[in-house]
Amino acid sequence: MARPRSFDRDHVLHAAERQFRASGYNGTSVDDISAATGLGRGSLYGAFDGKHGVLLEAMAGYFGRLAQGPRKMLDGPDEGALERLHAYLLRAVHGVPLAPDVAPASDRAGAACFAAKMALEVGASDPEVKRLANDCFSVVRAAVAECVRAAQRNGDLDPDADPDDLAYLLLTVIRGSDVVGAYGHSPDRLTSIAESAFALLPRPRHT
Amino acid sequence: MARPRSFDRDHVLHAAERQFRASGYNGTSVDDISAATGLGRGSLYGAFDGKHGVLLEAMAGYFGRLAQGPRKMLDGPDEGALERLHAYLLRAVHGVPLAPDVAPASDRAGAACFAAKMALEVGASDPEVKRLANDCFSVVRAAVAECVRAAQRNGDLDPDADPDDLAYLLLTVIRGSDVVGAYGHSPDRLTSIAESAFALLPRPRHT
DNA sequence: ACGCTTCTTGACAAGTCAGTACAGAACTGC
DNA sequence: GCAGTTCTGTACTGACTTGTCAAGAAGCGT
Repeated sequence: MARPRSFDRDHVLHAAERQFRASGYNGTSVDDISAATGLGRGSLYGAFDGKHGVLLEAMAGYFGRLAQGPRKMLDGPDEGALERLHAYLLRAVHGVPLAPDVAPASDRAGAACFAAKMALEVGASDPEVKRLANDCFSVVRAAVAECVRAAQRNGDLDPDADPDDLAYLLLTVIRGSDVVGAYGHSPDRLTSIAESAFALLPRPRHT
Repeated sequence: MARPRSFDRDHVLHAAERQFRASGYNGTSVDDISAATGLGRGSLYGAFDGKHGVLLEAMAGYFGRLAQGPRKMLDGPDEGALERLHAYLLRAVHGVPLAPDVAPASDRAGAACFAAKMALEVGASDPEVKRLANDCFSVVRAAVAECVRAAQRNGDLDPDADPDDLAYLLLTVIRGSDVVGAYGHSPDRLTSIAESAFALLPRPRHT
């Protein structure tokens, strides 16, 4: 019937995401997006709905990828749940909350959670961004909480601890490492932060 | 000799900080700063050096205020160090890393650490902002580490734990609560995050 | 009271921004 | 091969941006 699109939508959104990450939302112009994606202005406005539309769709795409990561790494049998949580924590503080098969970003700053970055920059005045970011946080938190519960069932964590509280705390550590880690601290430091957090998780009291 | 300035420099910088907080760096125009501070364009360029200069000085002012808060709350005798740490944590996760005499901000989002916000938005391409933010983090971290050491000396924390590791971890929790707390979570949730973190601090093993 | 220096105000110019419109290209279906 | 539809690229517009400049106001010292 008509001419098909000559670009891959997801690929374009990913390129836009990188650009937003590097320069922030207000720091990137439509021309920047155009250059980063290779698309002309017209195509951008046709396929998405301008700059804001690109952001929302890029965040949605990020959410889609993000949602699978923790589940893949954390879901599973009760045995090994604590080890899975350990492995996930170590990855997540380095800004790689995705599945094990995606390579870590070369620079920690660029790897900071996209949702968190956008939420902090424009979330206060942009309810849609705020909501998308919250979705990102929730999906991670839910997966972590479930993994904590599994570890509790397996007797690896104190059953009296509130798994939701622990999940919130771990999520907070992960988000915090985006900020702390992005600027001035070595990967080793991030690793030791993750190890410290993990080591402090409440073990069952062996009576 | 000459006409003196008709405005209070610190007051202006504080107003600019609020504006930067609300709209981000790239999201606020010089006119916005002008409106927020009441200063005309010319005065802004005369007193500071344009928008970027205002940001740097506002961050420096923030640093100055920030640096005193943790010290005031955390420094002191070894007895009570753990309690001081507890009180500080509770305040800090609510975005009030300042001295006890400054009132908490009404909105958690606006209270997110100014340095962290700016660093995340423009730090990647702005070394000066990056450095200032790191200074802010360091001063808090050093005060926390010292307080941890005091608590260890007093026998309230496990002396085998690395105080610097703990300080990094706590700083990360505080920074993370800027992000987690700013969007969608209640103050109660933040309090419980702080309490969880505090409860997990390694107590001395009573043989 | 006067001159000097600095501050303040408003306006200005050059550049950039987002979004639109239009013309041409490309592909599908027949 | 042709018609129709959609995509693509570019040029354009109006608004907004930053930084500068010059003229007037305000205080200080004498």
